[in-house]
Amino acid sequence: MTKANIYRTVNCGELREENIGQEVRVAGWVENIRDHGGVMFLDIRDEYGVLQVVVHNDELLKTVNRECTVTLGGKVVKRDEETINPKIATGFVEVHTEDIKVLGKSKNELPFEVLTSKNVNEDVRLRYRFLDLRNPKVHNNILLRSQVVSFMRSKMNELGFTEINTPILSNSSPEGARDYLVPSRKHKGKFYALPQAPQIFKQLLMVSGFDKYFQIAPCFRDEDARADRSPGEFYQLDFEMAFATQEDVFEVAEEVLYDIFTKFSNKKVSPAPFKRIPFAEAMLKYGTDKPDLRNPLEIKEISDMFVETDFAPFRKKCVRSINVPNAAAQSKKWFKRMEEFALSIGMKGLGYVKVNEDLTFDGPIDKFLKPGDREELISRNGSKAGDVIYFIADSSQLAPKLAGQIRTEVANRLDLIDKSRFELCFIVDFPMYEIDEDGKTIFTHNPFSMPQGGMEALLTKVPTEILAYQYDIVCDGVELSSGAVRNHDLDIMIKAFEIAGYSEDELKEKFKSLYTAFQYGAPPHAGMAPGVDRLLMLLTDEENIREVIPFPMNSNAQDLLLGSPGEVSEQQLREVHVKLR
RNA sequence: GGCCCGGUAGUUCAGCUGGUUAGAACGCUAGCCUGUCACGCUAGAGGUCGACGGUUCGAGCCCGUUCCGGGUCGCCA
Repeated sequence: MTKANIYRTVNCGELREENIGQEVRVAGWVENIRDHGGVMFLDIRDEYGVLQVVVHNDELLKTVNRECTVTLGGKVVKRDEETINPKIATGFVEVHTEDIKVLGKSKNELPFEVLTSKNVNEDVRLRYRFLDLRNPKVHNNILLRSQVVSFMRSKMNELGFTEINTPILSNSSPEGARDYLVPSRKHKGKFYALPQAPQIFKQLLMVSGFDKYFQIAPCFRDEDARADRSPGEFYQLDFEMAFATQEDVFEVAEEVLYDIFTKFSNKKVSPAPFKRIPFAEAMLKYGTDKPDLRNPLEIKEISDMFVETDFAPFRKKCVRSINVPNAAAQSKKWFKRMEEFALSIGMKGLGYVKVNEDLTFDGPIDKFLKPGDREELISRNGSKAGDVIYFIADSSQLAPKLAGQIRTEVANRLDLIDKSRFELCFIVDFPMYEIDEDGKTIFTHNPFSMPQGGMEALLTKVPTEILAYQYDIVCDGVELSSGAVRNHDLDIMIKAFEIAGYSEDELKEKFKSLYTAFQYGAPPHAGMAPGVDRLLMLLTDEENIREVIPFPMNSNAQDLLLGSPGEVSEQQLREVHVKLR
């Protein structure tokens, strides 16, 4: 309910038939003016809706143009049957006014039409973001964001979590993304850094005895943008639990995410427990560690069948197959387009066979198959007559990922993905270490994750075979979050870093705070941090993350409206001991 | 940093094989219109074709350089 004041007694969305006859005052933006000569219609918009206002005296509209703000007083009138507008909530009534006053003038030429701003070049939209945000389609994303954040907060409170703010001016972290640096005035030559995540602080909070922490935390990373990655800053629902296992964290995530997806979307949501898929299985079956489980296609391993083949591109390679049901009827052109796609992602070609009625094959790969191969392929892929089997062969590094891209592309082209549901899963058992191109053993993900099997695994296993209690949440091919059971045991941490080539002194120096804190009784702890922006993208079906951020930077990390990053004065630079060169 | 796509009116776009005065829609201005809701009709204004250089008798179009934007790879523990 609107509180009455000099500008308005009601808002633009609330008038209904029961208000007929009332004298009201409304305020808002002039969305449109329809001048019929003698009678004029104004659409007045505020956050709550649109209201039609009728004016009979054109003198009243001399200074009124589109997108100016006005206040007007008048009577609520029932619309004639044939003039009812069912498209708006206030469409049964209108306000007749003889008293309209401009509160905020607007230039008569707008940089774009508010109601269709989504079709406009993004840099123009961002330059006039305040206008863009008047568009209900854009506006509602931001309102939804507020509701989701508010729901998250109350849900986390309900589950016994304590919201704690951690510093924004912090210290540069030696691993991970590029930091945003802030020069110190009082300490010449030294810098603060904006946190890439509150990781260290939340672990310190665990050592401090806060049992369940959360924060809707801004995170800052100076890396290049993507459609689903905002440059600069983004928000995470960051949480951490003491004396907790991986499953304890999953239960919280399942409850919070399931409730958010069901409450704020009409789509069907996969119920808890979400599937747990080991990393290795995801890479094989889906060719990615962020699989879209709405895609019914599965990748199969068939390398062993082609060790001795005459077909050189398959011989001793990593070979994977994908069975595509009922695709044999696709046109020549369709297969050609798929091959073109394969070439565009760096494949040398894309082999396939069509499965005939008698379970013989047609297609370019058939002539390289040995007796028994056809039966074996049909059995491994679950193929039937009319299906197509695609072959993807490359190094063991590349083939799984290429197969994953083919899987996604085929499903998109054949429209096999059911867009009416959300499929959530946990990817678990990430490897602790991998070998980089120089042959060095490095941490795959988070150096603070607890290795599965603890100290014994570190002492006895080949590093690349050690798994970590490290996990991701994935929804429909979007990585929502990663998290881990943390390594709270200093001895295990020292050993884990040693394997990655760090001495204890280096560990002590790089992660001094945790190294010190863990000497005074750290609880086992675990957590994760689902991304708020990505969550909103999924809920709103937006393909660009900037659609769910009120004032996003463009992909070149600039705010064109405020002009940031901007220059600063010589004086300011001197004070922080910075010299440009 | 690499690759792909784009930049023409305020906005969204078209522009043929290089050829007369660069077009459309929406928006804007003026006029007409008493029931529209994407109102309608008539007329009009509005352009450094991103910039620079080149080829050519002639460039929005071809070539080179460069700037800007979007996507993507690298990057994002």
